[in-house]
Amino acid sequence: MMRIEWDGQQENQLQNQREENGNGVMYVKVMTDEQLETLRKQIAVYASICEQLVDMHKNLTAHQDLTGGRLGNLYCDPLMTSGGHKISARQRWTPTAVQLQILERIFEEGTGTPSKQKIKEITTELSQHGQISETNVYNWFQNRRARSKRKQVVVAATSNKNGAESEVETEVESPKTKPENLLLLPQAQQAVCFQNPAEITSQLHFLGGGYHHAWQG
Amino acid sequence: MMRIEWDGQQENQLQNQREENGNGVMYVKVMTDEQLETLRKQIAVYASICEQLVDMHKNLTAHQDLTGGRLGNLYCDPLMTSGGHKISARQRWTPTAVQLQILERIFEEGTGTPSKQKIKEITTELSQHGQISETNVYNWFQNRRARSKRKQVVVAATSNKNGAESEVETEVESPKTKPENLLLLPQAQQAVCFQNPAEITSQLHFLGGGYHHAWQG
DNA sequence: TAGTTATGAATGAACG
DNA sequence: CGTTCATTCATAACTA
Repeated sequence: MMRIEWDGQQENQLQNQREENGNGVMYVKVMTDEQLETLRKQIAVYASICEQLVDMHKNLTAHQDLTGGRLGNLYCDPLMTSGGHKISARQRWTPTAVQLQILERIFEEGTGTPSKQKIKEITTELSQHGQISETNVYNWFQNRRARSKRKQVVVAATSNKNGAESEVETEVESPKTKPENLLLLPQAQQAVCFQNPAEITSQLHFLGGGYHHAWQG
Repeated sequence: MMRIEWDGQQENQLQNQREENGNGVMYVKVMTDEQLETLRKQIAVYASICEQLVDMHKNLTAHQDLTGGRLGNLYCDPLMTSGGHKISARQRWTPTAVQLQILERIFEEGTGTPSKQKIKEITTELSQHGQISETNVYNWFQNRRARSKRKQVVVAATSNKNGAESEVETEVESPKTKPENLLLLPQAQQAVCFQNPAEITSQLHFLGGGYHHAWQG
């Protein structure tokens, strides 16, 4: 097993907390916001460095390249400021059944894109049924509209589908591209020993998976 | 100093601790020693990768080839398939980390909308780091400005009820954070306090993401 | 518990 | 410029 030794004592900085989980007792570490913040910064720095290096590397080594090398759009963590606490524990909003129902209803009324004011109202109403923000509402409508439209296209395109599926989602109206995510690798969360750019790229993908921009709170 | 060795691979799954707070559910993360260890490994891997990249870079710094090997984003010429069938492989530009950094830096200097001339210069500079066009630069600034104009924060529960509150993302921004001097990173051995709440969990390919909402209320 | 699908969110580009 | 669209990424939810 890989093992790491640190000469630091962060270990001691973490609080041990006793937890009962039904199956017994277990001790877990709880971190302070400050600690979390530090960690995040550290990681962000590493990620950036890696990205830069890879980039540099790519520029140096010619480019017989990977047309689809999606490598990432990595972005430094914004390092949220303020000592306050913010440990958000939310990954992403998930509408409750009620909220969804309401949203769908509104959507069907076809009033197009809700105005800002409208969104505010909707948000207010939905907040009665669970956590939600205006942004969530906005995004929801954006996605709903976009996907509803796309669906039609797909339906139209899927008139003949038989033996060959490599043809499935061809043009129709969007001469668009065939996904060429050649490098869409499975997260490579393991060894780190590569000999060539390609491998690094892969690793980096895992490293810099996120690209959340952010600056602005 | 930090030392790394390994022979296996990790897996990190933090325990989700579900908490109901009236308005919804929230997941809180707590860590076990094992998980902590995993995190350390992750970071160690990061460090290791950086080292390797640096080495590699040293070995390649021989021939500067700045042809901008940014691949995936450039418009692949419409390729002609066997039958003369044209498949446009258009793909939108995706700034590389380096480009982003530069752009952000310039943006921060607050010189407002770059003049045409300025854009040309920027484009030239950025082209050293990958495929890019003046239009890309222009759009980027347009979007950046528009989106930063946000003010968000209003969020959800306008009048939340019952003790449960909207956990907004209030964070405000700091006009200038983010490690830019990326190349002088803190040493890997420097203590790092672990873990970010939930985000990192999922992003464990991390880059701890800060959240960001582009939409302005 | 791994693979798939549905969908929230991020963002380059385009529109009026 | 402010908004909106289109596309893609990441992940919650689902399924085998």
